[in-house]
Order: sequence, then structure tokens, then C-alpha cells
Amino acid sequence: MALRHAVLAALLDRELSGYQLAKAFDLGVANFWHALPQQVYAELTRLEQDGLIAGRDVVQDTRPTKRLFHVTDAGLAALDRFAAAGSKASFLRDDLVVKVQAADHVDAGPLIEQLTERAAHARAKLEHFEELLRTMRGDRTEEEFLRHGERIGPYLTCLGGIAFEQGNRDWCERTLAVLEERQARRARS
Amino acid sequence: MALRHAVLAALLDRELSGYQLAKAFDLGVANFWHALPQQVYAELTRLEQDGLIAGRDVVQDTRPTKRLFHVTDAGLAALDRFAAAGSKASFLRDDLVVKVQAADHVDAGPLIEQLTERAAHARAKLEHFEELLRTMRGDRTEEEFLRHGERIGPYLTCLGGIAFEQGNRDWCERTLAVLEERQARRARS
DNA sequence: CCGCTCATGTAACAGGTTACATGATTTA
DNA sequence: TAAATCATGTAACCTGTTACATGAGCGG
Repeated sequence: MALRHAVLAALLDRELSGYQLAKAFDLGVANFWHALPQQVYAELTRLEQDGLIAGRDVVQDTRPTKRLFHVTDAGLAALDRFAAAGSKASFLRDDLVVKVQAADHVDAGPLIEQLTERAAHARAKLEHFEELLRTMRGDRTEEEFLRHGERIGPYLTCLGGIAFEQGNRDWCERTLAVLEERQARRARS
Repeated sequence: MALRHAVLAALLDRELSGYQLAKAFDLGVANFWHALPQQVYAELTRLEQDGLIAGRDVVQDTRPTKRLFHVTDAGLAALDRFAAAGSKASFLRDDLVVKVQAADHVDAGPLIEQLTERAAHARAKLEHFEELLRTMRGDRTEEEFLRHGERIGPYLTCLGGIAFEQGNRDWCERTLAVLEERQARRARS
């Protein structure tokens, strides 16, 4: 039941439509969770039924009518209970890691390709996150912002995304270097 | 269909029983994937039916009879196809991150507790992984081992685990520092 | 006029989690 | 004698993914 609380957390800052939320969860914008649009819409329906969020229709002239949601007091209480309850460790679950585990028994070519892609993707996300951080803290320094800012949650999760992607990038680069060196050596012999 | 290939990858090094595999996937030993015992047993059944692994019964006098599995040629071919196919980026999906996203709206006490736990867990895993690396490379240096070792896949995934857990640990410590400083300041005022 | 964005879903399926079951042997 | 380890599963459930559907406006 974590998507539920991820949606609540995403609605803390401002009212959002299902569409906006779906985009945020589909791409890496809401870097703290990932979900497909279908899941988001379904979860919004359930959340409203349970009274944890409330929606209001906003009629637009050129665009279709949308429904903006906000967190209710009951929703806030649910979030608080969720935050207080224990959570188990999260695991790394990544196809590419499985492939590297089998690296000695499979063709290294595609592996190198995928690791290169992944490293590039990690670098792109890092840039994006850094940009987000700059926007959030404005003209304040990071220390200043984290000490006195009144909404630091998204900043901290963004730092989490950066830590994750740095690990990703560094590992990809290291693994690439090893696999490429071995492949080059095999080609020479 | 990644558990399938994770099991194949785990069986590359040596024959294992369902029980041994289950333990490896349940705890963090097989640091490249996580799965519950029930999943592992079910997957082994399917893999054997599909001819990607083969098992032999080993009768023991004191212990129950166990079944040791090894990868077949068909299994190896399947792994190779899997490694060549594209894989999408993996996402960070972690309850604790959702909680931190909501940090400004929920009680910081439990958050601090959970972050402390998580940091300790990350440190423990790091030590465990470092130990594993030392065992795998023996008296060789890392460079030496990665250049000339004949089974480097597990070493590389272990490096991945280390990169992941370092990110985890650093982020937990940073977030802890911020939340604790803010909580202390609130208490004083 | 074709594809993209806005806006919202349904249905079927695959994969992961929780709960439960069995039974012998070794260790504290 | 109670708990942990070895050894293997079944059944129900929850969550996530893939495929498909609808319809209006806007930009090239």
C-alpha cells in the first residue's frame, strides 16, 4: 500500500489532476516513486472513496474538464500513521545486474551497450535532479535552505535520487571499463 | 520474467538445492536479486519443466533428500538471449523515501528512528560485501582479479551492491543530520 | 491531415507477498 | 523441551504491467 501514500505525499504541496500526477509518476519527475497512469487513476478513485483525498471539477474552455485533488485531514492522518509504521529494507531489483552476474557466460557486446545507455541515463537524471535542487533552494545555500526552508521533504528525496543515480553511474562506468578491457584483450588474442 | 534468469545466473557457479537458493535469494547473500522461498521453488519447477535446468536427487542419511539443480545448454542459451534483449531503467521504490517526501507534514520521531536503522543496515551490508569481495579475489588485487579472473560476474554485482548501499548510507546520514538539527531547534523554541 | 498533448479510464495478465502446512534433526 | 535448521511446497491475495479505448484541440 505504498503507491497510496506516495500519491498522498505528492498532493501535499499543491492540488493536482490525475493527469498531472500520472505524468509525474510515469517519468522521473516525482523521483521518489514510479507508477503508470492506470495505477494512478485507480488509486485516486480508491483514495477519494476512502475520504483521504477530495476532488473538485475544474471546467476549462479549450481543454477537457479536469479534476483537481487535495489531501483531507483523514488523508494527513493516514500519512502520519504510515510514516510511523515500520518499513522493511528495499532491495535492488534490476535486470541489468542479473545480466552482469552472468557476464562470464554471455555475450559481452550487448552488456556493454546496455551499461553505456544506463550510464548516460544516470547522468541525465543527475543533471535533472541538480536543476531541481537549484530551483527549490532558490538563492539560498543548501545548508541555509535545509535549516530554515518550510518544505524540505522534496529536496531530501531529490538528494536521495542523486545518491542513487551517482551509485548507478559510477558502477556502470566501472563495470564498463572492466568488460571493455577484457573484450579488447580477447579480440587481440 | 527476471527471477527466472536470476535463478539461472545463480546456478552458473555450482549446483544448488532449492533450499540453498531460497536462502541466498531471501537474505542478501545473492545481492543481485531478492525473492521469497516460495517463488524460488515455484520457479525451479517451471525451469525444470522447460528444460532450462536439470535436477538430481541427493539422498542424505540424517537430512531429508534434497534436489540439486544445474543449468542445461538450453538454459545457457536462454540466459544469453535475456542478456542480449533490452532492459528498461530500474526505479527506486522505497517506503522510507515516500515518508521523507512527507517529512514536513508528519512526526519526525519515527522517521529519525527508521533512518538510523536503515543507515546501520546499510553499513552492515557494506561490511558483508567487502568481506565477500576479499574472499572472491583472494590474494590478488582487485585490478589483477578483474583483469584475469575467470569468474568476475559475481564480483561486479557485489561492487554494484556496494555502490547502492553507500548511496543509501550517505543519504540516510545526511537526511538524519538535517531532521535531527531541525527537531532539536524546534524543541528549544 | 498526422501526430502530440490533455484527460480519463477498463480488462487481462504477470509477478510478488502473506499465510499456512509438514516433518525430521541438531543446537541451546 | 523449545527453537533453529534442513527441505519442500500450496493457496489466496495484492500490486504492477501490458494492451486497449475514447475524444477534443493544437502545432507542423
